[in-house]
Amino acid sequence: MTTTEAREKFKCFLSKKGLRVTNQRLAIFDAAFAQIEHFTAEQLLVHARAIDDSVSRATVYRTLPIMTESALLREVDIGQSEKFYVAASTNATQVAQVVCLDCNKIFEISAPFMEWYGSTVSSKLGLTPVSQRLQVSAHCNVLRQTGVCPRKT
Amino acid sequence: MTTTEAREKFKCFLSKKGLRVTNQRLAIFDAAFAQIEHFTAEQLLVHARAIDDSVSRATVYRTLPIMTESALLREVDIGQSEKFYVAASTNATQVAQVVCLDCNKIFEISAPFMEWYGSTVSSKLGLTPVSQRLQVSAHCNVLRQTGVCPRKT
DNA sequence: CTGCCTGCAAACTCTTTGCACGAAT
DNA sequence: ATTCGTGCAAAGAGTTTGCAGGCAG
Repeated sequence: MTTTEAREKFKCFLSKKGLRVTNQRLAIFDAAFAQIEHFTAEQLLVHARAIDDSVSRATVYRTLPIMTESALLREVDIGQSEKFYVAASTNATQVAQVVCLDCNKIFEISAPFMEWYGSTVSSKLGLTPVSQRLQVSAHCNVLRQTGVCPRKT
Repeated sequence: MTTTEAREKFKCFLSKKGLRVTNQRLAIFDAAFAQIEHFTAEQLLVHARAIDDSVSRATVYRTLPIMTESALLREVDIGQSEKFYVAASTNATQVAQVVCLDCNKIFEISAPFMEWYGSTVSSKLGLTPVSQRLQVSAHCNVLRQTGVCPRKT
């Protein structure tokens, strides 16, 4: 799915839900889909304001759940204080995260077996799985050996 | 490991680290190990105060990392606002959590393959895994069919 | 026009911290 | 006698919400 297609899908989603297509919501969408990496609400606010400086923090926080619900964004919680988000256009739904504790980068890796695991384990408990998440926290080998992280921005 | 053994281990850990064995820390330990299920800092405070009413919230928050570091407690972050903790006496280290979205109960299940997965995936990225977590969110079948969750406390 | 959306700022939740007193070693 | 530990309350971070005015449909 291209960004343009995603933008249409977003507008469509808003209309169907009886929500209004506002400049602020579109600015937030555009800012989100211009990000290369995972971003926080605060980072999104900065970028959205660069597009439309009337965007407020409150609207960012109010729009993030809408975009998550419409499956255009994925919420990634790595157990830090802040939540992260990514545009869902590029990745599959069944992904695991590898978080580098040195450079704080989040790598995403397809993990199709996760779904199988979720169903297997849940059914034993009489539950129906809704979502899975698998996260690995790790240290950077290169940093340990050379003192410099090659991925550090 | 029995609770009594764990208590000794805790005292021992404190001494070795040059930390003091105080009544408050012991009360917090006892409260933690009296819990059947996962608990929050706030719940622990209530129970610890029942043992020693001089225990303060601050001390609970200061003691939890110590108990986690000493491997007597495991921290379980299920992406909600509060963190949960469990006495580590009964479970293995490689566990996955299944969280019921209806009754909010946390089930823990041994998942030995997680470690293998972590190393495999990390080494491809030039990283050394530190920890893994696998979580499944699920809905209760019985609740959906009968309207009542059999596990609801 | 109607009512959802918005920005602002205050409120909220969970957790951390500075300080002076108190207790463990 | 020293220090470290403590309770208290305030601060802090991230997020949510009440309100009065604004703009989409």
